[in-house]
Amino acid sequence: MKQDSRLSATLHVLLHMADRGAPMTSEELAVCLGTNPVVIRRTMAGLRETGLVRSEKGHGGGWTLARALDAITLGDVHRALGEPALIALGHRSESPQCLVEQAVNAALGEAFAEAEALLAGHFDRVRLSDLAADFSRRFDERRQVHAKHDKAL
Amino acid sequence: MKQDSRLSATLHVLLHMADRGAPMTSEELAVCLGTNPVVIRRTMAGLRETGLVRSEKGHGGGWTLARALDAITLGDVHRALGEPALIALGHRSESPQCLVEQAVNAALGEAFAEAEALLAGHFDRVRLSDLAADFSRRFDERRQVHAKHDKAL
DNA sequence: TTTCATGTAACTTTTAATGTTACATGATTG
DNA sequence: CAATCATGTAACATTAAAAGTTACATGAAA
Repeated sequence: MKQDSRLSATLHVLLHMADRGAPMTSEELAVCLGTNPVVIRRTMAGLRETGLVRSEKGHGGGWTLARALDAITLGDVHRALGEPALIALGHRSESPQCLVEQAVNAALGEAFAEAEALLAGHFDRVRLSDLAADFSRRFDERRQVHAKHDKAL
Repeated sequence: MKQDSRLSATLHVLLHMADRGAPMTSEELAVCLGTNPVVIRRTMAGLRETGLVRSEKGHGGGWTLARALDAITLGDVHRALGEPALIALGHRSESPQCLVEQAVNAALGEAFAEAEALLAGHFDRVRLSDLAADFSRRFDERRQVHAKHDKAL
């Protein structure tokens, strides 16, 4: 199953934008992700419509966050991406004649809905500011390791 | 995102096999699913190795359940299929250098693991006999509707 | 007016599931 | 034993969605 990494990529990009504080071009963001600028524009287009980011053309232009990090949840981003499916498994047919398949769909559908609700709920509770805080923690941790290393020399 | 319907298809097939009570050929099972016999053989090969089904060649041959319906969970079937991914979303890179991406992976990974555990747990608690019971309920329901209809004529 | 950046259409590539064809192997039946 | 039936499997083709690419239009700033 080919996995959809748009949410992951978008979160990555949004955090870099917040970290920068100034507009970032699609080109710069594409380098962050190791991808193509057009992929960035395509992905960000949905976020702009939802009011999560803004774009500016011309010199000094690029992408900026339209809201504070603590005003954007993972759920907001997921919805802005068009709510791609969370569960990798599916039914063979949505409204089957066969009673056996109906029973299978009912059992699986219930399980899928449960997991999807859990995940969606989690997404709605986590804010980009939470990720940014975790990033800062990792950053400080690395700095301490480096300081220790420098001292040892 | 293209969804994986092998679990759904396999459950469907296993219930039909149980319902029949005699060996069913790949051809017959393929008709149930509206697919190709080779797809059936390919899918069932894994289940045979795990001891969920048996296959017999030649006249009167075909596929049979190797265990009772209440001795097979959805989890057993999922594992026999090679444990395909349950979550449709993924990371861009598994062990990124970038601290931002590490923070993203950590946050998403936790959410994914939670949902996956919930789904896997659900699968381990549901048996094929539960689905068969639901099928029987649907079957009786339909019979009653038909009886009522016949009476009305 | 040149340069930089987004906006977007159209296309190719990639990947995994799914479907198909062809043929070998083994079991049953007459 | 030979014909038939069924699985076993390799080697393809097809499909669908993400991802990547190319080309060019649009608009803003220097």
